[in-house]
Amino acid sequence: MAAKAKDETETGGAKPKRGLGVSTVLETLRREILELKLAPGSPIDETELSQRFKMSRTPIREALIKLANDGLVVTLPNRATIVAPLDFLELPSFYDALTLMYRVTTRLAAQNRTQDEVAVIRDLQAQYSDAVADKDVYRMIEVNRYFHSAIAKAGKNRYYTELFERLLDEGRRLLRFYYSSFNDELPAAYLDEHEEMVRAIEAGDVGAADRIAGQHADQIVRQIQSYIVDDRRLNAEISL
Amino acid sequence: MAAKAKDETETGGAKPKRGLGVSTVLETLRREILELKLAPGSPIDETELSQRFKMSRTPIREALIKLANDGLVVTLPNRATIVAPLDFLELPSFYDALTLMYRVTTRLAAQNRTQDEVAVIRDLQAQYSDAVADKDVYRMIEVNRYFHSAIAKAGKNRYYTELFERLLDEGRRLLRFYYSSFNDELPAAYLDEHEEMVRAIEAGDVGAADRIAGQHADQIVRQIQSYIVDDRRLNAEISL
DNA sequence: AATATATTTTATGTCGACAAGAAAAATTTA
DNA sequence: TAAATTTTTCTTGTCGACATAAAATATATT
Repeated sequence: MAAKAKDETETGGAKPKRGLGVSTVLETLRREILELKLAPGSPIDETELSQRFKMSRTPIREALIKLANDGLVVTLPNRATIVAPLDFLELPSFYDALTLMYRVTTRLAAQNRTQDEVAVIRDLQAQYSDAVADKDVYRMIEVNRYFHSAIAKAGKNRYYTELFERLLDEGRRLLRFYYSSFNDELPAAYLDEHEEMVRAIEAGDVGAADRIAGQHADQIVRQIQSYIVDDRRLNAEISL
Repeated sequence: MAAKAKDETETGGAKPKRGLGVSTVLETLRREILELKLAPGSPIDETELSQRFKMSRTPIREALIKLANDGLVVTLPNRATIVAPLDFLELPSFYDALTLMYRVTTRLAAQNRTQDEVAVIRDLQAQYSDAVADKDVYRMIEVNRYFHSAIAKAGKNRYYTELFERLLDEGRRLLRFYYSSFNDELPAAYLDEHEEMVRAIEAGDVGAADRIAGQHADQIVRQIQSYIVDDRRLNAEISL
């Protein structure tokens, strides 16, 4: 069964006002899926959620449809909705798209950024730096996502931003899932690359932004791959 | 108000079986939006649709949520849902993303295509050729979308395919909307480019596929732009 | 008459209940 | 005992109704 996360606090709060019901459920479930509190592949019971959030199944259902559109859950018709599995056969496609979106969004950011946007990006970079100092890997993974998301927003192409955020979220789940023995060297490398990236964006140096983004993407892809290679969980996929 | 399309036939048909209700509404509305039977910006009334499709508002609502996720409608909280407007301030972003997706999907198709997939693509190309011969512009616009969609599928990267299909649909609306006096020269150019494209894909020539796709994208972008430039409707956007 | 306020109306957001598939359990049959 | 079949249980898909926020209309006020 799915992890219950029954210690959450939405049971105590007052019923959300008209229109907030769906977004409450949506945000809570999104977070729990991304943080793997809900295991990939585990079934989601509408009735259970309805009790947990103290609202009827209608808003629950609408939230699940939106999650399905973000690729975070999969709806099996007339059967259960499940948390989207981490399909590692699709990893090559994922790497390819992620790398391209890293490059494109960072390029565009170097072209179109405003000073305010650079400030936001710098602030997130500082938060990332703190997380590295604290050796808080989960926080690093989370802040990393918002850092790159902010860069994409500065690029101002919503088609890229939306796809990129979806890919970043998928990457967040992968990193969390496969992360076990963390290698302390890589975070430092990320930190330097982030720094270079911000400088290129601020300077409006499109070529440099592209190049660094490409390197950065390769770095992350390698990291995910290295996690996967020496992760025993893969054996679970092999029928004996 | 919205175009009613009241001569459609779903009123006569029997009630769709369990689970088909949503997809019926979804497909019908998608087609009507893409074919501009529903004008961009026009409000969508759930109750009206509920009567028209002879089903309760619940499945109607679910269909609208899915359309919103495809960018075909926009939901204004606590107020109406409207058919997504054609925002021409976002056209540069659209051109950029469309061009990139043309290139990437065609490249991947040249890498990953199977013989069966080439056959499907060729068949669609033949249909396009027929539409050109018949000077049936609307059919050309429609078949063109499925032609490129088939190429993307042969590339086998669902992240690209999904974004590309969304962009192609947006392009379909733009072409329909701005199309007025059609220039008969361009369709022939498309036909030749399509032919070259299929050859490059079949031959597995990635470089050629990329180059031709880029040219083709530029061609289409120019076509949309030329429509817009000499379309008086633009004046409607200027406050006098 | 024009603006501001109160009232009515309309359409959305939510609800609880029923209907219909699918899975699980119980029963039958070989 | 094991497979096949029926019955039960459970969950989803759909429904009609109510609650509520926003728009439209009517009324009051300056």
